[in-house]
Amino acid sequence: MDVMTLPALTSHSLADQAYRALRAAIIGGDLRWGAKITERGLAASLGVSPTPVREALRRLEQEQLVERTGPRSLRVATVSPKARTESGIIEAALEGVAARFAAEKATERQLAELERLLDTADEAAFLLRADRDAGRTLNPVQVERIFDAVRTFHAGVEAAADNAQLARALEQVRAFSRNERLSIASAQLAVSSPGQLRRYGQHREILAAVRDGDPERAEQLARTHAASAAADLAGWDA
Amino acid sequence: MDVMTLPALTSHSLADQAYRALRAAIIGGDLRWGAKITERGLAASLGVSPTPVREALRRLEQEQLVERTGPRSLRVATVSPKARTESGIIEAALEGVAARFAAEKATERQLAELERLLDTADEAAFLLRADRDAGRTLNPVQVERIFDAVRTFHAGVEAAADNAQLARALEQVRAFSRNERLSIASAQLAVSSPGQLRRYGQHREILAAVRDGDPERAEQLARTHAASAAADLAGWDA
DNA sequence: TCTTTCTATATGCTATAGCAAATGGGACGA
DNA sequence: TCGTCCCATTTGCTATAGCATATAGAAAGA
Repeated sequence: MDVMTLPALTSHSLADQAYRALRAAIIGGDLRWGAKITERGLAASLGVSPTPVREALRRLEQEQLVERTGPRSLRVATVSPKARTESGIIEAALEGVAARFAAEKATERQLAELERLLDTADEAAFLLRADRDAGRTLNPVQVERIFDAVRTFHAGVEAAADNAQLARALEQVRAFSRNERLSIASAQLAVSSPGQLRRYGQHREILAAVRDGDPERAEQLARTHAASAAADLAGWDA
Repeated sequence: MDVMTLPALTSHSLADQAYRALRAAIIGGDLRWGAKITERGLAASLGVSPTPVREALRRLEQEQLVERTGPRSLRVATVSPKARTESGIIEAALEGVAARFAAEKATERQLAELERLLDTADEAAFLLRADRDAGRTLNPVQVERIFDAVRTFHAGVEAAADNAQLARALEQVRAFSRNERLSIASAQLAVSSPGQLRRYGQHREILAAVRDGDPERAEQLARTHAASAAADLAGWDA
């Protein structure tokens, strides 16, 4: 038998589903930081027995998305400013490494895709600037569009780096240092804050370095870029 | 009540014990790569029911120390050369970050401890060199001593960096890219291979940069140092 | 000798029951 | 009003049973 499509090894066990659901709920903000959780309570909410929920909680605990307050009590992890700063440092370093290897290994097709994404983002940014200059409220569709394009750009750089372990490490650290709420807020500010605007422009510079095959410069730019974004985020919750 | 000592929150649940035992067995080589494992089998070996073992296996699976070969079968993860190389890249980058922050934040006491460790290692290295020059077999006690000192040195740099997330990320990636067997072999070669000898000398350079408070240089040296070691390890299993 | 088919067994997954211990609120006392 | 003690309830942890399905080896055929 020849392999035509990947076997889709997605285990659909209840434990897996519970894990994904809880993780998404925590990162997405539906389960707020510090919220008390119980195995039986979550099991009832999800409509399953406590066993698979327990398994999911263990995995989340390993990711530090769930923490213990005592021997018999759990809660959604609270992220201290210090922890957020620490994660930001790591994230920046890893993004730098991703850009470095993207510069070494990116294919022409990948480069074209990255360029297309930035064009899309620029287009949305242009429309948003028009909104702002005319005193209109920002079009949420375009806000979402620019946000998605930028996020996909970063994902594309990681993909071009072709390092599965790196992608995995980045996903871990991101889940911890960021949540969707903050990211969306960040995107909404992207067209107004001068600092954010400058940072937005850096995407083009990173891509240029990647395209030129200049790993040193690509790493330097991407790392500074990510560190700056992380520093801003860190300043938001005093 | 005032806090005198930390409460020692070490949960002694069977699931935790099973996790630690299995993790140590995998990293230490007692459970070899690719070995088939079953919940019931391990449970019998450990003398507990399958439930806590299952929990441990899930956590190990999350760390990629255990992998699935099919919907109903597990084995100790096999580490491909590619994965090892990828992890080595990440490890090097993170060790560089650790050295950078150590250079920024290390206390005098920490610097003295790092120096003491390198003195200890040098002492052992001197004795081993004497063994070699005299044609004697290397004294295993001194081999162990130099190995421990170097390992503790790296741990000390991480501690000086004072970044819990970084330490955690490093532990993850190390468990994946390295095992004790290889490390010990590496230490045994430390006094004979020219490349290893040169690398051994880099510890002093890293410490000097840290002591001088030169983050840029410290990061550069530590990263190169770790990358070189990882590259050697990667070449050992064709 | 190699491939395929089939079936008995083994295995992972889920639910449930029960235990020992922590938790939290209320009663009592200062 | 505040702090301490106490007990009923809750909660995490473990063991066990059973189910559906994957697995591996034997048997049959090429």
